[in-house]
Amino acid sequence: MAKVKSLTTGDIAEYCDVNLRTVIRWIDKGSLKGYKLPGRGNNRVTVDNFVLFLKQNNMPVPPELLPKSKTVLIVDDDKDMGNAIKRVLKKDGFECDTATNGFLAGSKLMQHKPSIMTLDLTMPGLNGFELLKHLRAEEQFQDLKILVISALDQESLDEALALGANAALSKPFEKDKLLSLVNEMTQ
Amino acid sequence: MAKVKSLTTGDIAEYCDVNLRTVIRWIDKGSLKGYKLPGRGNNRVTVDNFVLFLKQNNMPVPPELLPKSKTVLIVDDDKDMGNAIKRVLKKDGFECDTATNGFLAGSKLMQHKPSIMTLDLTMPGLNGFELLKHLRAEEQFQDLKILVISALDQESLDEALALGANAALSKPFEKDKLLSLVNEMTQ
DNA sequence: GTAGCAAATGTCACAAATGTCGTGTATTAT
DNA sequence: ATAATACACGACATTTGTGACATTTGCTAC
Repeated sequence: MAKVKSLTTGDIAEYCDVNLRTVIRWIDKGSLKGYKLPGRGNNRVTVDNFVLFLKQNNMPVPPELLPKSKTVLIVDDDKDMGNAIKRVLKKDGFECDTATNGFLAGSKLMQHKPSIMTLDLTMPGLNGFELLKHLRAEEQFQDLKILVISALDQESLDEALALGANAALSKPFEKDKLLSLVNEMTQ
Repeated sequence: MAKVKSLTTGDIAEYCDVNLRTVIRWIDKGSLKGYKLPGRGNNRVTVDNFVLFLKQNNMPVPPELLPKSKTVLIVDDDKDMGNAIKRVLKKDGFECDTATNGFLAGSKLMQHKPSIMTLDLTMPGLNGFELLKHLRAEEQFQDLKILVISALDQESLDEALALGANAALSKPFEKDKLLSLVNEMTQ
């Protein structure tokens, strides 16, 4: 049972501490999106849909269902800067992945589904503010924690925060500050 | 694992997150159409039949199984140009997706796994040559057909071809030429 | 407070579907 | 060739869907 892609009504009943019969009613009514197996119509619900359902109803989400990976995607066109960030985070046990341009950022984000992303606001051909806006508009990235790391002024950092960044750090940064911010995001 | 034409019960069990025994029962009962190998009657199911089965039961279809032969990702920072290409291809029955920057290109490439990509060589912050080199170095993109569409000179187009592009088209292009090149790639 | 009421949820029993296990055999990898 | 893996199948265990009915919950009015 290492990787769980879908849940049965029984699983959900247990997670929600609710009767199995009730889970079936939720699904039938459409408030919880699921699908039926061909046999007798046994229900299955994808983990994603279940988590979505929990959030929509302000119900607690079991931590094991969240992509709890300690993977960080470091987006910075400056390789040295990226490696510096990587070195700090790796020492603290984070799995790190770096992207030096928009294409790599996009593909690695989709492929590895990291839970945290550090983002340089100013990269050639990739406007960090636009990217923030885009990510925050997409359902699938609502849980992605974004730490903006930029040499821009405080005003720009504030704007990034307003656009949905979870935290902002000015360059150059202190290692400890970086670590504490990233660690905060894992919770 | 580049091309999958048929699936075993084990494959399907994994896709559906269901027990292998159950898959065999589905096949025996006829709700999932399959055929048996001569040996001991091991089951095989064509991808088409499996996808059909999934759709009939409103079950999620893994994107990599969808007949993606006619999906095109159009990468061009010029929106008008992208739409022009899209219009031509759509009229010919292609499913089109556009990306105007590197990030979108990367994420859409990973998400939709198109079989064909048109690529503008000169985009701000995204070097088309570098991208070609990168894609051709990755196992998962060996089957991706890449059509370079660029206003650069013939020498540059040749260089792109040398780097792994399947075809190159100079801007401005003739519709018919575009169509014939893309159609060639679907085979 | 509580009485009343409607909606949601829980309980129960049974049949059907799915999961588990072990064994033997084909298929694949070395 | 041989070893390792994947598969089919039977028998049995467990889970699940359903309907009917009981109980709880949330709310309103008194």
